[in-house]
Order: sequence, then C-alpha cells, then structure tokens
Amino acid sequence: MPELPEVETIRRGLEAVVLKKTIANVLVNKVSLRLPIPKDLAKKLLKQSIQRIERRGKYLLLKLRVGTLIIHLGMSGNIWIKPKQHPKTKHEHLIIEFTNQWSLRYKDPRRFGLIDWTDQDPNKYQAIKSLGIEPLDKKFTANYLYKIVQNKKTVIKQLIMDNKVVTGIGNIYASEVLFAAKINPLQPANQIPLKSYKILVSAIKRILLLAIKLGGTTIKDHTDSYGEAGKFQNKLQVYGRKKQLCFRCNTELITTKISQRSTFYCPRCQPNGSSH
DNA sequence: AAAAGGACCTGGTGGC
DNA sequence: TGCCACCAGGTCCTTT
Repeated sequence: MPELPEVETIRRGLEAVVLKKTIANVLVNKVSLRLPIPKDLAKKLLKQSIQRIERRGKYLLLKLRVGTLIIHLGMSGNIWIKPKQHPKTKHEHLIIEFTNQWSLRYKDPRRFGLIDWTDQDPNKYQAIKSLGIEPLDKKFTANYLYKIVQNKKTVIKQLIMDNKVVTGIGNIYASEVLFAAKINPLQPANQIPLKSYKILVSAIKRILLLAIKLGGTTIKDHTDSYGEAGKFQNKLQVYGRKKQLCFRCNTELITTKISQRSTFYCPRCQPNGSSH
C-alpha cells in the first residue's frame, strides 16, 4: 500500500509522538512477515528510546541509542499510535509500549512487510544497501536518469518503479508522474529524449512533495499514525480511473498491465512513439 | 545480464 | 446466502 509519500507521512507522525520516549514493553507476534521478526527483538528494544526516525525509500529506520529497528510496510502495512490499553486487533504483529500512555502498533494483514533489527549502519543492511537514489535528493536529475537509461530496453514505467534506479515510486505515483510528464508508460526508456527526462524528473519531485503535504493517497486503508486518511486521492489524474475520461482532453483513459501491475494513461496526452 | 513470471499473503468486491 | 474469480500502495526468487 504505501509508497514514499505514505511512508513519509507515517514517519512524521511517529516522530511527533514517540521520539525520546522510553520503551517499557514489547509484544511480538510469532507469524512471519517477509522475514521472521527477530526472536530477541524485545530484549534489544527494552528500556531504550528512539533517538531519530529516518526514511530510506519505503523503509523506516527507527534509530535507538544502540541499534536500528528497520520497518517496511509491504503492501498492506500501517503503523498507528494508540493508547496502551486499546485492545489488540487482528494482524498487529508488533506492539511497542512506552512508559507513558502510548503504544506503537504495526499492523500488516498480508504480511509482505518487514520488521528487522541491525546493530550496524543500516546503510549496510542487505535490502537497503541495494537501493538507488532518493527521488527528492538534489542529485536525482534528468542527466542521472538519462545516463542509466542508455543501456536499458525496459519500458519507462518499470524503470521509475525500479528501486535500484530510484527508490520510493510505486504503482500509483508511477502512473501519475508519467501523465504529468506526458510520457507513455509503455515507451522504451532508451527512446526517450533528455528533454522529456527533465520534465519527468521535475514532475516526480513536484508530485511526491505535494502528496507528502497532503498526507499521502488513501485508496483503501492508508492513514497517518493517528488514523487520519490522506488527501492526495483527490488529486489523482489517471490512477484508478478505469474507463473514465481524461481531465485534460476528455479522451477515455486506457487501463493496461505492465509487469502484472495495473497501469493507467491517456492515449492522447501520452501518445506512444512521441515522448513529447 | 536482463527481463518476464510466479510466489508470498489476507481481505474486499462483484458476478452468478 | 454462498461460492468463485479477480483485484490490491511491494519485493524477491526462479526461469528464460
């Protein structure tokens, strides 16, 4: 479910409540996520406090005085802050209780997410060290993408969703940024001129920043850490608008699959063959 | 080496 | 009401 703006929304919400609070109790569900939750996690966390909360792509890094808790929300994950006495609900796989009245609840019905622990620099952690550049980093530029693309035949939508190239853009925002840049999602990446990459890169930055500002996109169940829905779904131009008309030119939008993921675009605003 | 396809899961929806 | 097929904000592994 969550892409960069949703994860960032959750990061900011957590930061406001749990920073520097002492951990009094930890409850771990035994079921496996993408990996098993470390058996000794409670021991590692107990009596510590979270010093900083960072984000790398779609990963949250909760940095303690000793070690880092690494969290990924997969497709259906969320983190809520609830009063400790609030009854445990289904699929809450990790509950961290603080010495005050609050608790952090990690919930992930589909269990594609990840909860892990590292004593080392998290940038050396397997899943994180292979990540590409952050899209909101100044070093993420048209020239950067253009250079990478020269030996890639993949279609542009797959390229911008490739976490090794640029991390954090998922299925919703991929369709949205390509519409904004008037690039057809099926266009081979190496056929797109630099000029179009400039438009694309600025569309990516602009749309991600706006989505963060609006608290992310709530299609089904994304919320911030207090349970509030996002507002970017009201700004979606193509994603989820099956058989509806383009807001810009009134043409019926096309829905297709690219590597098994639903893809939406306007055949008139985003013609194939001409990337502008 | 790169690309395609399947696997991993639960839950919601729409058709019959 | 039930059953079934299909869909979903992601990643990883195997096969071509």
